[in-house]
Amino acid sequence: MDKINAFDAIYQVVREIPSGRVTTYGAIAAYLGMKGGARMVGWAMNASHTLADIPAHRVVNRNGVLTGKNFFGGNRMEMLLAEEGIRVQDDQIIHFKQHFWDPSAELA
DNA sequence: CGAGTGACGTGAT
DNA sequence: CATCACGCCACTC
Repeated sequence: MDKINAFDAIYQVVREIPSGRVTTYGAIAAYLGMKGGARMVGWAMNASHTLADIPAHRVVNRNGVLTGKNFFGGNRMEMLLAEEGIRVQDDQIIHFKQHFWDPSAELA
């Protein structure tokens, strides 16, 4: 069926994240209407980890903290962000608000 | 079938 | 302002 599952939507949004920009689980959840299901977004990211072309490293919690960096297999997440010009310190993105990319505002 | 867990978020103390 | 506790949705034991 052509029904777009919430999962596909999540992957779609994550793929649309421009380089040097980051978003939050809650932002994606809210964009999909799952405001209270931020956890599910993270769970979807976990599944995306088995897929390809899913820059989940650009998705962080609302605090700008690399909560799932451990799932990337070490500091790969921090490295990727650094390559995009995003400064990370103590597993936290500096000027996170400045790099924040809101799908509801930019993608919508 | 019921309880517990999880890459989170918001509210209350 | 910082910390604790609860709630959401889906999945696993």
